[in-house]
Amino acid sequence: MSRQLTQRGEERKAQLVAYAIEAFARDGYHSTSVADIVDGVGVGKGVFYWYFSSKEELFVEILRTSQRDMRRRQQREIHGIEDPLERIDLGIRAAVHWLAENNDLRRLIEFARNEATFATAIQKGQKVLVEDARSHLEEALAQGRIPARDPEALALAMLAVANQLTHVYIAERGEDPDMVADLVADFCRGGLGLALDHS
Amino acid sequence: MSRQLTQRGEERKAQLVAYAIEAFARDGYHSTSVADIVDGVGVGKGVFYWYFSSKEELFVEILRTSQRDMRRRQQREIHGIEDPLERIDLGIRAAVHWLAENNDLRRLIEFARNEATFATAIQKGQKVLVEDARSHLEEALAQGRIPARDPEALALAMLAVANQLTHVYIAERGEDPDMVADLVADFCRGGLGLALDHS
DNA sequence: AATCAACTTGACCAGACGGTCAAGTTGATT
DNA sequence: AATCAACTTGACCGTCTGGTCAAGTTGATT
Repeated sequence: MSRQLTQRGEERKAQLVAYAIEAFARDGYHSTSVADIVDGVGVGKGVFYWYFSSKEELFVEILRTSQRDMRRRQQREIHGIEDPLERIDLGIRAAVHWLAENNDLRRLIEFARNEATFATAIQKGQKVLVEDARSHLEEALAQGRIPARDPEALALAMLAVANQLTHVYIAERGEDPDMVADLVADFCRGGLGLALDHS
Repeated sequence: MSRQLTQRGEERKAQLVAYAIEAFARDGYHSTSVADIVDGVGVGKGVFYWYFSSKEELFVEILRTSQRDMRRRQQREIHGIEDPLERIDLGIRAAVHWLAENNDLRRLIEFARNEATFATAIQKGQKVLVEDARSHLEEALAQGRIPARDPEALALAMLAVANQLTHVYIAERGEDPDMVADLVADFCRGGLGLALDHS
């Protein structure tokens, strides 16, 4: 879309995005109509199409900014850390915490992964995360600290564990994010071929 | 639904299910209308509602039989194996192979996981798989062969790795299922706290 | 006060959807 | 040949959908 927005416009748009995220996560993308969204915000239907050219475009925008936000958090947490394995550990924890704090967005990303229309948008964002992890893994590999195995596969596996355990333990059961981060980090350390830390 | 079906009826129903699986996996559940399904099979719309009371019911039936089928395969593969860790290893491999051979069903299960309407049906089936894995893990734990950690979390993590790597490596890239099974089994063995087998 | 881009309204549209049903066909059983 | 449950047809229905648009409002700028 891309329009020249006043402050009022920016606020309205943010309002629509916020309500849409909530509704999509609660009722699902398909079950949430544009009418639902504008009714929820309390505006006319035309407002929606002033800010977005379609329901699909809105959703893609939500996905893009979400993935960007998660990566930003990960980068912030590992900034300045020398040890590649520590970067991975902190990256995993950052991911779990972001997923825990943004459960709505986690659901939307998970949904989008399995929808042909949005799969490519998701893959683009995921590729970035996997590349990040891959570079740390390769550094650790070069240092001879983990056994040689396809770094991409390892990165994907770690992402999957983080997603799944966050889903079940935090979203479904409301467990403590720190405890889940430990769980995920533990499993992944082992999966990478490192001895378990029993300290 | 549950009707008294003749052989002709059973065949027609199987025809509808087969086409629906294909269409759901290709175009998505929401984008596939009942009209699409009956057109694809080449019958009138009433036929669909003779065999199923709704589109939703058909989908749930597909999910149930899929999950049952996957478990059956797993049980068959590990039947008679004494060593709990070997049962886990073989169970992982059976899962990967089943997912690889039933890519359409893998997509549908993955989709259903994130849809409120079908999440409970999925959880019921997943619970069974997790219980199976949990019992093997507890046996290994009692034998002191793996470090003590929540067996359920371990089971969930293994399932997630199997799903994710199968998705990326087999469904997206067409890699060899045996190679992927190795990848998954390796990562999981490490995740369980076992040393890597470098033989 | 005039102007104009930004913003808002809500009736309206064409098409698709899940589901119904009265009517007709098939084929095994008696 | 008569019967009847199993099966099939496709027109039809009410509802909802994403999206349009002519008309009107707001508020900063000149």
